[in-house]
Amino acid sequence: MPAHPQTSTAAVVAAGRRLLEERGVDALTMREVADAVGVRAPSLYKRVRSRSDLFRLVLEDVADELTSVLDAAAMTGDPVADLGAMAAAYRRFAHANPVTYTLMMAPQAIPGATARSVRSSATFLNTVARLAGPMHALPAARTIVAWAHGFITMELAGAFRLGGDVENAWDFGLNRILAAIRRPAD
Amino acid sequence: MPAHPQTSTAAVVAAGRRLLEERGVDALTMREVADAVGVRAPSLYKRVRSRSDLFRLVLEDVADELTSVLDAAAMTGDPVADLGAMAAAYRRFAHANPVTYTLMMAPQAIPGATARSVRSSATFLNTVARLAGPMHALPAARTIVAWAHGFITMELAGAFRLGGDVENAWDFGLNRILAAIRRPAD
DNA sequence: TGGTAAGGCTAATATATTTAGCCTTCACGG
DNA sequence: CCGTGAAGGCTAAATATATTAGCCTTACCA
Repeated sequence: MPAHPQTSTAAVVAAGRRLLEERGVDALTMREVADAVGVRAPSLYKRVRSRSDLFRLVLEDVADELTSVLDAAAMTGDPVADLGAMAAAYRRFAHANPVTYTLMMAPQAIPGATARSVRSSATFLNTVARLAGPMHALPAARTIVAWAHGFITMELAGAFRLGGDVENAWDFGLNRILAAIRRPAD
Repeated sequence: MPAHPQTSTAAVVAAGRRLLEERGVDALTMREVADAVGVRAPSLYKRVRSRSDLFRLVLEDVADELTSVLDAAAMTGDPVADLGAMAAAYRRFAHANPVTYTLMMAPQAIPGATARSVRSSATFLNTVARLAGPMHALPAARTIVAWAHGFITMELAGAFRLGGDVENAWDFGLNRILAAIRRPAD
């Protein structure tokens, strides 16, 4: 009955991403994805090599979107303001995509996707360099990213259980770290 | 033929942990675990409720060990030295158990295991309080843990690809953050 | 108008987890 | 002694999944 396309790789990836985010990693079965795009499971193999390949494509999609979000966040030219905005955008993205964000940053996931979102953000490194000086730009950038990623991961994991104000902890950490990273004398 | 025990829950968990760490998450099958402890797969259900229950038990085991390691690391009484030692011990543990460490900290994993390792470390919070003052102890502790966890995760994920000295970035981050967290006036 | 390739489909294969139900051994009370 | 019951194995079977094989239809194009 079917002639040419009834779906597309992009639709398959989008369905997989939605499924992953809304119903978790175990719900990403070929059967569910196929249902979502309106074909039978074996037909998906005309679009993706395998389930793990679909996984990879979904996470790359997420990484690409994160990169865009970050690149669009630095606007003012003031390094402290811009880094704050990028960190906030980063956190907002993770909150909007908790499952896929976490998976994207996990080791087994994609060799490359983690680095991808960061590496491609030359904007970020430049902004850090303006704050920390070129000598310390790389370790300073690593400090900020590590903190932000760690904070968000723990937050999403529900690891902050001792009460207190999590927003306050975010602001505290961001302010202290940016201050600590500023180059001593200029 | 068999009468009483041929294995034990502890042995099953230990085998699962070894398998997970050495061969990755896909290798943790009931069949492999059963082979490792010398029984057939269905017999494992006399020990654990399900595969995901075994998963949970393995990660709890890892979390408990991490807690012990951290509690043992603070020795000198000087908060900066002690926090540095705890951070180093934390990182060393993660390097020795990369797969299970990462899984333990992942959201879907165990509601509780993430918090567990941190919450049970009252030692850590006390040490931070001595450095940051009681007002800021909680956000300061969250800043340190977030940074350390984020750094280690990215490091294990191979996210630090822009060259540079990763050891140097660790020392840089630790020193700057500890300095930034110290209470302004005392 | 007929060949061809894209893109569906069903059927079959292989591997997982998990449940059902059986069988043997041991400890222990009569 | 012996018989009984529970612990803890086992095999067989049910269910779910990814994946492969091979077929069939449609649209395009020479």
